[in-house]
Amino acid sequence: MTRWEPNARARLAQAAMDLYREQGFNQTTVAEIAERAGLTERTFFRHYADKREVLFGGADDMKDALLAGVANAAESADPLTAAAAGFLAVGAALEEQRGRELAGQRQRLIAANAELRERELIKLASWASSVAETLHSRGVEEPVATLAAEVALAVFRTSFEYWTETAD
Amino acid sequence: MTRWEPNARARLAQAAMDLYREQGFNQTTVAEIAERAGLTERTFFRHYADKREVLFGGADDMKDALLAGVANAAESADPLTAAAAGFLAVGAALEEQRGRELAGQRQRLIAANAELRERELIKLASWASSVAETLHSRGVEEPVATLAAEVALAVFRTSFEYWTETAD
DNA sequence: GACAGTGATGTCATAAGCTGACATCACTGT
DNA sequence: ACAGTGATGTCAGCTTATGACATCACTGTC
Repeated sequence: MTRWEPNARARLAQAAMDLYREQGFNQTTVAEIAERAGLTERTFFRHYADKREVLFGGADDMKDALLAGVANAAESADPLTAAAAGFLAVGAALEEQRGRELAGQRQRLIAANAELRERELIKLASWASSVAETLHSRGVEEPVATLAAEVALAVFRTSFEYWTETAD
Repeated sequence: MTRWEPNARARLAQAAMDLYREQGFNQTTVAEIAERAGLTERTFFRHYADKREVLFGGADDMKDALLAGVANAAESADPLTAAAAGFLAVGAALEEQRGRELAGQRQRLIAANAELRERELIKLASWASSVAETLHSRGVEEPVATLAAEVALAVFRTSFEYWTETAD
């Protein structure tokens, strides 16, 4: 006998996503999520630093894809093109890992809640800052690196919004 | 006899700012702030929606200055120049209302705390979105309006960072 | 000049997010 | 066998935030 069901973290994420969609983010308590996942509230907080973070668990993978995309851009590419290559890689990873439908659900959840939007923004800001750093290591000087990263992010955001809005 | 000391809101803001600086944001409880201001915890939450908001009370004035700056830019100005005019107005308002020193203290507080940075970002994002809207009403079409607003914001942020870092 | 609002504040109770300390016990390697 | 490890449980507690109701100086009206 195994002492516990496996994949506690994934079960928590699934339960949270379902409940947030069923009742809304604010109306869902961590206790409910834990219960549906067959765990305790305390264990939820061992896997996710807070109630919001459960929706951003995959962000690290995306960041990896993003930076790899920038780093692997043709050496001849200008800064903006290199940054854009990173965000294109994110788009590909998104479509592959989550599918348009799931990404759309998640995005609608975030859009509907101010706290979640805050968290989203800080993740994106950290992306921009990492992209700028990667550009810098490609030889792009400041402030061009930061500006290229921010512009690419702005374009990505606009496109992504369109992409999710037309998902269903 | 007046029943209560006047300027409760300002007293709360002052007490909060002082305590955040003395002990850090996380180490300060709302009860402490209220006590120092000679009020109760409940009253704090009547004036400020949450513990963070007390640091962003003046943001509405800034937003007004920002949008006025965009709206009043020369009619012949291109989108980016108009957006930049808005952020220049913010800079002027900042210097005038708070002074470089106070703005610097506030900014260092925000930089030191993730929750505060989240709140800052969402305020700035709402600025960008309002600037885009104002540009739109000047006849600038999407996605140029949004992009101009985002770029101007990125430049502003970079400059502002430098400005506060050299404040003392 | 009494008197009925009004509005800022106080008081109390409670939900919910989060954290520290310690207990449990299947599993792992020796 | 047996000690150690690590994921989870249990419990106690702090803090943020909100709703419901009470208080009472002030304001205007008759």
